[in-house]
Amino acid sequence: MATRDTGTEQLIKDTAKHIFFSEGRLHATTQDIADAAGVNRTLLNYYFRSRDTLFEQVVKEARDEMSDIIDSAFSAELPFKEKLEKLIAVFLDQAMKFPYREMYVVSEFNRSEKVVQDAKKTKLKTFLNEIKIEMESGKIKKMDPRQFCMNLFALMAYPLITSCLNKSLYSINDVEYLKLMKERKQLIFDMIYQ
Amino acid sequence: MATRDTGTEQLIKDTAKHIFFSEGRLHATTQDIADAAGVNRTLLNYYFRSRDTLFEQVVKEARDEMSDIIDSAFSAELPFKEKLEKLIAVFLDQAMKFPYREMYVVSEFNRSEKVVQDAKKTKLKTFLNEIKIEMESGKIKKMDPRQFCMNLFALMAYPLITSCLNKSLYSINDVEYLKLMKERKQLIFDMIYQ
DNA sequence: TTACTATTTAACAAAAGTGTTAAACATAAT
DNA sequence: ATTATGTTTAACACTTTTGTTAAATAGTAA
Repeated sequence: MATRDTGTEQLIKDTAKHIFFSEGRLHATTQDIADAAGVNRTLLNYYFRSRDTLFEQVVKEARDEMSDIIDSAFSAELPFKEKLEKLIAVFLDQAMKFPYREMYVVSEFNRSEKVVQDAKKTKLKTFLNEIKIEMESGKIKKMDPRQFCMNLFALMAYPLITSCLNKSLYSINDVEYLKLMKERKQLIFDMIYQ
Repeated sequence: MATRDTGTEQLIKDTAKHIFFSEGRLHATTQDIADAAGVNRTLLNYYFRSRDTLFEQVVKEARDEMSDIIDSAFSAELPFKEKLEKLIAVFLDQAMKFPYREMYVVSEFNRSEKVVQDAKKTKLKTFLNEIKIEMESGKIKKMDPRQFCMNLFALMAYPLITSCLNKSLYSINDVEYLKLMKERKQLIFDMIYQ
């Protein structure tokens, strides 16, 4: 049977993503999502059969989106320095849009005993090798390349995960916080690359 | 009425903390906690009246414990360098024990619109000032002291939050990961202090 | 117009989790 | 030995959330 695409299925997913990944409301119910999308709750079951299915789809897509971003930066045909700058810029832009997305993916990863695909690992290894080379040429402080990678992602992701707390701690508003986060693109690069 | 202390109330709290903060099982039910503690579920209601009460107590204690650790490092009568080393050592030790605790506190902070006490803010400001002085004396790369602080906590907390993912990504076991985390004490210090 | 698809409504069933109660049992303190 | 407290058991009520169904309505395409 031919199905008309009214975009509602996508709307539901996008709304769920927004609630989960932008607002960080991890415990939102199907009713919450339906309300936010402006549709009837029954429609969620109509399109996704169950909450779990919707949830899985959304998390899988989130994981893929993040994966794509990182992979495309990892595999870019660029000198290491530019590659690094690109990665930071793209990752931070995404993380500003969906500050809780990574946390979500990570916590789902914990629950489900998922394994990272070999293809990803290979790409990561290539990146780790490039880091090693850069270290040998003195462009990066010498250390375990894995530590370098952890540092990089820590510096990028953490301040966005904790944005709410930080805003309160430093008594700053959204606009100012956004400014701080934008400044971090250069700052992170300067911290890890000489 | 005189009450005998059998330690069971504490056992329940400790078990809850372990499940939440060490295992990262954010959605554990009262039954899960009772089972893990080896007691009857009814006892949770007996001691804490409701799940929420238990939950609040545990999160409040977690927040206080973290607060104490950070405050005691912030307020230590030590030169800045040693203060920093102490903070890193103590924070990482704690974070290794309870890798998800901070995440929990942060996500509860998001939900509850909690405000940071002024006393905390004052201590933080003092620390930020010390950072500024250290920057002026050239011991720390010049930047917004708040950025420095965010960097510091990012480098400390993030790799533990993502330990499960990292272990899979880098194909390493618990022992090796622990070794990496211990190495980070020196590594973080070296990254942010010259 | 007809037919088909999308969406809503309402009502209900089923499941999961939580809170309560009363009775029984265990055990340490007096 | 008695008493008070800690703990278990079982049963049940309540709430929240989810999943299902059938019928009604709206809208679009043929």
